[in-house]
Amino acid sequence: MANHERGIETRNTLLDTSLALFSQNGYDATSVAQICQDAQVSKGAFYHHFASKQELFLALMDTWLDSVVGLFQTAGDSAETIPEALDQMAALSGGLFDALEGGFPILLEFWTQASRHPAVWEKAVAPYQRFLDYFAGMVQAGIDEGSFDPSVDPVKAARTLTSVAMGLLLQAIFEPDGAQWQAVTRSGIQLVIDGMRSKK
Amino acid sequence: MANHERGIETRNTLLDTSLALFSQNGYDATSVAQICQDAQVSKGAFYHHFASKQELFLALMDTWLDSVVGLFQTAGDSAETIPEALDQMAALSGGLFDALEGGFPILLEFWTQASRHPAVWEKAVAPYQRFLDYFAGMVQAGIDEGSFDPSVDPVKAARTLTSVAMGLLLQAIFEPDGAQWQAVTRSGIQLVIDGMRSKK
DNA sequence: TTTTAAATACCGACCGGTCGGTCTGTATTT
DNA sequence: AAATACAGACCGACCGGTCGGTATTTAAAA
Repeated sequence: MANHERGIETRNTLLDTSLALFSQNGYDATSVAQICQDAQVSKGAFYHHFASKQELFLALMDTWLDSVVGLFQTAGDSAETIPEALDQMAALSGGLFDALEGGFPILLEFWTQASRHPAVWEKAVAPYQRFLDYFAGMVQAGIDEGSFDPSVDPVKAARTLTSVAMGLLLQAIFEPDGAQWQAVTRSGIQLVIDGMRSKK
Repeated sequence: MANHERGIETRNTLLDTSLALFSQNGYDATSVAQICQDAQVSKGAFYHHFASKQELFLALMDTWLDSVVGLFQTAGDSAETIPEALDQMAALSGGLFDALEGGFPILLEFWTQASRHPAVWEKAVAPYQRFLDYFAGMVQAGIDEGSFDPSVDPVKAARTLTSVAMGLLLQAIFEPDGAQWQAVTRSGIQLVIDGMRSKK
């Protein structure tokens, strides 16, 4: 195997291992030594690939956010109306619970780190803002097509939509087996959709 | 001043100081030495009042949860219908943003700690479960009084209601000045309420 | 009322251990 | 020979927690 490929593999192993450890124990409680041990990699290798623990975290965030954004990319394509498209996305967002099995608590870690470290924060705002804008656009489109009531504020509605998703995510982290999260998510979003429906 | 009172004052100083520090830097990143320094208290005093750093955190959680539950205690009393009562609670929940000024990021800390340490988790489930049950009861009452559609699942709706509140709280921590959180919360809850309304 | 012993509140030097990060070297590839 | 990819001993800073000692209060005994 080429030297270069070997390096990439080591890097990915480090990324995978640290994702698992950060999810389980949190950023601070996870030591670099622990990551190296679990990944069967020396400390020298670690610092060859990442300048610091922080930087590894940032890289982890990058790849994770990309994968989540990618999952949403194709959602709602086949829907004919906006409410239908939103429902499809809710169903998919529920699917996230399965797809990213065990990789969810890391979201909490991203959040806390972002709320405290500007460098992390800046990496997180962009995709978050994109989501918000995207949803606001969908709500506006729903109003335009007559599905939603004109009195609905698209920006506030977008906040509410993301809140439901995030709030349920949080509850799911807290109580992994507390409910059928996929079904609850879908019905929750449905409730908000119904709340926006045209009151003719 | 009596010795006893002096002790209580020291304890409270420790509690206040650690609340601020945990909120700002997180549990792990806050050292006992730092807490003591900020509180102008010796380490001996610290360990006289608390058996460990963990125990201080638990005590902090106790008082914080009590104060939040207390804030909600009297909400929705003067309302005549369930939707009105819910709206009043939403307005009040929005007021939390002001009332617990700066003391919100600690919620994130409670959440992460709870998701990882059983001792913390158990302290948090009870009030959380109480909230959930309370809301489910309100939704059921709303159905009974004819305000809400019978097809609404009270338990799922309660999850959704709390999700909106929690999700917006999370967003508010992330972007303190990102929106008029009180207004957004109220309109968000209103959207869900409208979604539950009787479809006669 | 005075004496005194126990209890409470506090002090801060100190301890074993862990942490993130460095540095010197070696093996392999280019 | 230069660059890449690793190996792991090592370092100083710092961490949570301990411990022997002191000052003040309290309450019972004399």
